[in-house]
Amino acid sequence: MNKIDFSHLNEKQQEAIKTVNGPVLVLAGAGSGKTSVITYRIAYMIEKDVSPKNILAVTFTNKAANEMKERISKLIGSENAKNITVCTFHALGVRILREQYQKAGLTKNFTIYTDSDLERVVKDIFKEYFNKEDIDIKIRDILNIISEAKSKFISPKQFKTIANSEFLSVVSKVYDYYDKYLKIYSSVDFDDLISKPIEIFKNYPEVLEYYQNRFKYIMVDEYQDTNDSQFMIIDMLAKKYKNIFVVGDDDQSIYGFRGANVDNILQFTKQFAGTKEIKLEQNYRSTTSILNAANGVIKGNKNRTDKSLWSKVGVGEKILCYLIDDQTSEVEKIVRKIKYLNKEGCDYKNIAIIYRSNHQGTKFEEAMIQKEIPYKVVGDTSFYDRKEIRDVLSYLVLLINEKSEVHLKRVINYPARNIGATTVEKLMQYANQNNTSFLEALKNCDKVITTKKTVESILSFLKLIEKYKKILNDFLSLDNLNAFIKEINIKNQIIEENKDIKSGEFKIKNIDTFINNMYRFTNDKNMPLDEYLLNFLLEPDSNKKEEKKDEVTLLTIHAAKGLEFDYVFIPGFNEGIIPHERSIETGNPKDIEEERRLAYVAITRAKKQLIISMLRMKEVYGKLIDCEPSRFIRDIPKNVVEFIDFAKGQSDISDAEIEEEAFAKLDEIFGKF
DNA sequence: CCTCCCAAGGTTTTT
DNA sequence: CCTTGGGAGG
Repeated sequence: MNKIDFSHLNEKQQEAIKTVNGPVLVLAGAGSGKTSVITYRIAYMIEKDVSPKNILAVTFTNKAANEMKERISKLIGSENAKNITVCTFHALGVRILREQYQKAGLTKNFTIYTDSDLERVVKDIFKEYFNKEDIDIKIRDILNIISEAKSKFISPKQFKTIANSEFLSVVSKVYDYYDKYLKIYSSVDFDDLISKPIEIFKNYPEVLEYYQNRFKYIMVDEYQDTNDSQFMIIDMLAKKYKNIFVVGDDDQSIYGFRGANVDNILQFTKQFAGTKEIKLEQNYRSTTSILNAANGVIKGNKNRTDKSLWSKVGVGEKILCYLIDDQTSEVEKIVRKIKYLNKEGCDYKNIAIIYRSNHQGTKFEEAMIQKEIPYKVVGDTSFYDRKEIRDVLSYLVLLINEKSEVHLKRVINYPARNIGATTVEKLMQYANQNNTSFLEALKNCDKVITTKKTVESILSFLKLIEKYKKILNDFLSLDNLNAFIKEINIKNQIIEENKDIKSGEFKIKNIDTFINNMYRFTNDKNMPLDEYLLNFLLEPDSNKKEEKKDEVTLLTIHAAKGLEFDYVFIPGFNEGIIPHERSIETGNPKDIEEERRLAYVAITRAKKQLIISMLRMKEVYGKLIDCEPSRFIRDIPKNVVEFIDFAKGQSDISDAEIEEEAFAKLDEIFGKF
């Protein structure tokens, strides 16, 4: 391996890279080159003879993990790189549980339940144990509370003692059933992926020590977004050698809704004695105009450590701010600008549209297809949320973990095979009375079900699963997969359902795409079915091919964190969108602070130019309603912005006269600006 | 047990 | 707007 050249990095960065032992906290502002610091630090450690196997680098998103792996490979070669553990917290949890499943009371083939699965579970619990009309409660709220409790290590038992309202005592009961439910079916939720390993570490010190010795050098990216249990697992692992290196920026903490605790980064020096603290304040990414806008916005937050980002990149272009009538017009203007930028020599891959919520993306997607602009949507799982995909997926999960009740129930009578709701109800009762699983009840169905035909249907269903369980675990070939799809008869069912041929064909095509992607993915990595499914449930996006194409990127602010683009569009910069309606509603200033950080993250993604657009009307459930510009626009210094008024529908870009009008209009809206 | 039809409710953000 | 789920009829 060639000696690594660090000379292009600044003094602070080099200091961070070369401090290999002991706790290190790097407070890294947006665009200050923190990813470079992490990757170069790993290269440096390897140069200093640290074994790649002893390095663990934890990131927040799979995209970040993959990108980091790639950058490390480039630096030190793939041979060394492949022995380094670079993954998300959840993927780390899966890895540990795959190795230690018995100690967590799981079977080897445990299943991860995703959100929609868990909603189903809670719905079922309600049906089973509560009177429907009893309480008007949103399933989502319950799941959020349970998840919060889990991330704080509150067991169902403990929860019961602190449940001090009628609502919470209902939640407490649900939590109790929920917990038992997942256990019986050898399933885990996302929180379990962190908390179960912690439990194992607590109960089996020798296991903890094994992992401590394995991961002697730990690095955590985006540390400001860790929650309590994530802190705990890192803390345990780092206890022995104390080689813990964390990087983060409190201004970019945007996962509060998921229990992220900014104190983890703010208190790091106190939690780890002798911490070396390094601040990176030079920004290498954005123009001064963009930085001024970002600084202006983030200054509105009271609760933050004071930082001053600076850059040598130059003043650059002014920020464009479009005033636009509605979303249809917004999409049109932005797409037009993108075409223009491309004509002027900007590659599509250097352009991104970054929005607050996923649904904002769909309109852009349609326009991109229509105008034939290549694009990709990051983190959009809607394909995998499609019914036909989830159905096929359920069948596949059953081949691994046939106990998994949600999946079993989902497909036991789809396509219809004479096992209706009443039958399922009876079997459930049997399972409950005998304190056994739904699967066991199915096996013993002749004890409960009197209709001979139904019993036969159930038994032949079980046989089908058993048959392909053998075949596909044994040899995961495309032919075998297709044979399975054929035998479950799902395609014919879809054709039946969709007599208007078009959408039926579309659904069948989706299934084929899914199966083909899956086959290619497993085949490429030589991956067995069970591993693939865990992977998939953790990261549906990995199923897509990750090709570097010249495409415009569409993504949410959350997904955009850590990324950068020459030209960034932020559509819908309005009250109710960002800050989001839900965050305004609560009346909690903390929620607005998080929205402000989101705006900050979005703005700081831009390198050369930022284009913000504000709507006068937005669409809600198909209806147009008035909407105001985001409060955050006031905090962007006026001298770095050029307003362009499209609100009359006729105007064109960069017309001084219209710009004047735009200012006038904004004055009107804000009173004084 | 299956199927069709209408009403209601739903949108943050992610692993 | 569009998906889901409950209820009635076959």
